[in-house]
Amino acid sequence: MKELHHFIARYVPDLSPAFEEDLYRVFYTKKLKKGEHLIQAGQISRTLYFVKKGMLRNYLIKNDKELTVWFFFPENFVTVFDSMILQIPGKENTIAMTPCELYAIAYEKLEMLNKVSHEWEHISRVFTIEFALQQEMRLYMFQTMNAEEKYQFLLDMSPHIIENIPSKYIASYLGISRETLSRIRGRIA
Amino acid sequence: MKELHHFIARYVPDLSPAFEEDLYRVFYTKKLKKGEHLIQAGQISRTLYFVKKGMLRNYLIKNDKELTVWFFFPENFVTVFDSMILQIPGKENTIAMTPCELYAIAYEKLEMLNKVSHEWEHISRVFTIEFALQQEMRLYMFQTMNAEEKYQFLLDMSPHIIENIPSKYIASYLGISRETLSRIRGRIA
DNA sequence: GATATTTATTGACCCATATCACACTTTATA
DNA sequence: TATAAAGTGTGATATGGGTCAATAAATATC
Repeated sequence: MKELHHFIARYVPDLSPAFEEDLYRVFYTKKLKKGEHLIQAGQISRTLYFVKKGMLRNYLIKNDKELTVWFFFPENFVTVFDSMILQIPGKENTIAMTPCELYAIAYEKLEMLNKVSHEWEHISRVFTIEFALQQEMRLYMFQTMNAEEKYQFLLDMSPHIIENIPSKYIASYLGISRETLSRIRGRIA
Repeated sequence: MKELHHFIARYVPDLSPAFEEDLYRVFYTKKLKKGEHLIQAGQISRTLYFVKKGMLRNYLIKNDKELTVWFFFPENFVTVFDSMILQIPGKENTIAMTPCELYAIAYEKLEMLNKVSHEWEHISRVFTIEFALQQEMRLYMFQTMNAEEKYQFLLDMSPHIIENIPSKYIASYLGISRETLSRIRGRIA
């Protein structure tokens, strides 16, 4: 779990030894093959994951088409947020785009730790804030930009997505068609 | 501050007497006239507000046009999230659509309370989660729906917006033109 | 390394929604 | 209560980006 510990320490310095012990105790390891689903639409997400190795993708189905909602890389937390928080069936699917190694914690256990430990609750708040900031930025993109601006924005903010992900997924992540993305790329390059 | 106290108690039961005392001590009252700005683009948001009375609107300017980002009603918290959290200049403006009465707390003070009190930190996390859920839902709307579906979604989820807000602001909140909204309304009614 | 499968590119065409223009209606203000 | 200002509705026209179709390129599989 040392990757996870180091990652959290970057956001919250001075982690206590007790926290570190909890971390090693409550997280467990999970592996996925390429193409395997971690979460399916309709299920209730009962687990929070952290990516040690690999790449994953969240998508939902609308009119028989896949719409990509998010990509996950090493050092990202993975979950279907509303499903986990509200314990309701989720609309999103999570699929491994490459072989993956994850750390996992049961949501119930996490909430128990948040209840008894101010330190855990603080850390949970910090990463909820991070999630909210990401959502806000993506929303800003959708509300204010046209196809080309969205692509430029992604290029500026998240070049690792452009470099590592097949363009059909990038297009659906940006809310544009594969063809339009291809034309934009032709125009820009 | 009893409105605020009651509101929080609906999310977090068993608030301590100490919390209630803090609440009365750290929040202060602020009034706004109709049309007055609470926050301007370019400023750093240093305050979190809670609406006791009135209606407000967050908007940003893109190509000389106002894009409405959010509406605030009684019992809503008001801020420009990224600006307050990161203490960076914000892109959004907040304007009073009616005369308003707000409760206010300095962000710095709130963070101090979060640091010393697990109870405050828990409450902060709960409302950060609420914010994130709202952003996620709005993002879902933008990514998956056409103009008419967005209007129906708003009608279902937030009828109070449709009933109380001039339609030009509703249109820009939905990311469609005034004319398109008008035609949708004609079609549906 | 050959062949099948998936993914990306390019052109032609189309449509949902924007824009423009103007009339009408409601709301503010002197 | 008159007059200005702001907001809404409706038709005509324009357009960004979608869809369809065929080809080319890349990747996987045997």
